[in-house]
This record gives sequence, C-alpha cells and structure tokens, in this order.
Amino acid sequence: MDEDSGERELEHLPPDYDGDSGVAGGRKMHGEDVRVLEWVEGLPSGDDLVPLSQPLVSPELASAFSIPPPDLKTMLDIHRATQHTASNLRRHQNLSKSSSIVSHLKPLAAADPKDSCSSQKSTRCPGNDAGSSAVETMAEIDGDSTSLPAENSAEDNSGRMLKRPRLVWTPQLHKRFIDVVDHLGIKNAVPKTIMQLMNVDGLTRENVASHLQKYRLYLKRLQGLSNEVPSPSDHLFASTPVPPQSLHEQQVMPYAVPTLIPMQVYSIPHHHAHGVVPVSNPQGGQLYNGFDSFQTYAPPIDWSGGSKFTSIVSNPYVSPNDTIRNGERQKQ
DNA sequence: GACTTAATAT
DNA sequence: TATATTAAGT
Repeated sequence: MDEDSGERELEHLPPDYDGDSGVAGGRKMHGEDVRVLEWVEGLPSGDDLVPLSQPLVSPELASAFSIPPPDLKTMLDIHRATQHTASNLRRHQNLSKSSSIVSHLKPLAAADPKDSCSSQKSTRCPGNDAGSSAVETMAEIDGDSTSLPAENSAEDNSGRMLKRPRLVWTPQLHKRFIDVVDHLGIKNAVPKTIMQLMNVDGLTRENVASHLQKYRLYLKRLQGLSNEVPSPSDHLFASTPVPPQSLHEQQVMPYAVPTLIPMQVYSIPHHHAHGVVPVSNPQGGQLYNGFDSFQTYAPPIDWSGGSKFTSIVSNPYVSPNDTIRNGERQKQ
C-alpha cells in the first residue's frame, strides 16, 4: 500500500534530495545536513510567502473536499492570540512559585519550567498541571472554529467519523519540535508543553508524544555509540542542523512565548486522495502529497518575544569524544 | 488526565 | 522497514 510512499514524498523535495541515501556507509560529517539546509534554503523567502490572512488551501480545492473555509487570520488576530498566550502563561507563572530569575523577565517571557519544578525529581511537575488548566488549547487561543479537535478523529459534514491523516514529520516541523525541546530542556519537555509551544494547529499531544519517544530513543542511541556513524534510520533527527542541546537536561533559560504562526491541519477523506495535485503553502500549513498524508510546513519559531536572557548553561556543544551520562557531559 | 514504554498497524 | 499510532501500566 505504501510501498512507494517514499518516492512520492520525494516528489516534493529538490531533485538532489535523497531521503534514503546510504548514510550508513559513510555519513560524512555534514553532508546530510548540508542537503537539508539546501532544501530549506530552496524554500521561498519571507517576501515570497503568502500572507497569513490568505487561506492555506485554495478555495476550489477546499470546496472540492468540503473543507469549511478557515478563519482568515489578520496580523491583529495573531497579535491578539500572542497576547492571549502570554497572559495565560503569565497566569501560570503566578500560580507557581516565582523566582528571582523570572521576576526579571519582560512581560512576554513565560514561566521557567525548571524553577517551577525545581523540587521535583520526577519529570512530572505540579506546575505543569496548574498550567494545563490555565493554558487553553491552541484552537481556543486562535479562536479558530475550523481547527480539528485535538482528537484522532473528527466528524465530516455528514456525521461520519474521519480518521485523522497520518502526520509526516517534515524537517521543518521537526525543527520546530527541536526548538521547543531545546528551549524547555529535555527534562521539562513533555508532550503537552511541547505541543503548546510548538503552536501547530491540529497537532495533537499524541503526535508529539510519539515523536518525543522516537527522539528520546535517538538520543539514547546517540549516547550509546558516541563515535559510531549514525544509523540511517536517524535521518530526520540527524538532519537537525545543530547538535541537540536536548542532551543536556536543563536549559536554565526561561522559555519565550513564540510568535504565533498557527498552521492548520485539514482532514481530507482518504478516498478523495488519489490524483490530487499537491497544494503547497510554505508559510505554514500543509503540503498535501496527494495520497494519505500531509507534510507540514512550519516557519521557524521566533523566540525573540521574550528570550532576552542568555542561557546560563555553558556551550552545550558536545564533542564526539565526550559521552553523556544522565544528561551530564563527561570529558574523556 | 498526563506521562512513559512497549506493542501494533500502516 | 520506518515510523505513526495505540494500549497498558504508573
């Protein structure tokens, strides 16, 4: 059924992009990274991007699939949503114990997850629970009635239950994931928080949990064999342009509220899938690959909103000769 | 209800 | 086969 799905995905990649190239044999230090970067560079510049206020799927296609018209986002909407997020996160911050660090933050900066959990040795953090009640879902924040619910199914307009299409973790989406995980620190990076900060409309906690699981396994492998060539299966993760800071447990940096550039996931009935011309909107949104899944394009998160703090953590770069144990770098 | 881990499905 | 999704246990 999906025997050639890889080939299909490649249709949307530059001609020289070989997603399944034999990295196993000899992954030259950055060959893969360079290619991904080239691909990313190939995307339209900011000037070429379609404004957020325009629909992500053409009206014709939307109507063909009975997709209700999305709420058009204006810059005012985005600003309002950002303010909303910020104020909710501030409320969250006020609920948990405030710290001297956080008290210096500019209004847009959010709670320091480490601080609010500092006495917890497990990754479960009461602060997070308090936050989850204070922070609303992205759909609510966006005021977006066309967003899919954060469930794995939705009803179409005739009341049938539709299966949410399988999410494809594109390099862009993964980059956004990594950005968030790195900002949270691997210890504080739990699915719900990641999902909220990623701010991808339609992305579910389950999507994130699954990807996080995979990412943790990748990090574990990375620790296990520090000098080995990365597994070919780590293609996506290894394509992350920077050494994952996630290897370090805590990023003692309060995370910023990312600029809200929501993306929407459209659920298109599978039987409609064949032969559809891909729709692309790199500004954020979905690239429908014409079959049974979507590729999600996400512009990088703009952390500038509140990240006025420089990290207290020293250079997280991990040299190939170092090993990581329990999140601590061990010099050799 | 959220999280992690393991198993299963595609 | 890779990886997204679901299930089970905490």
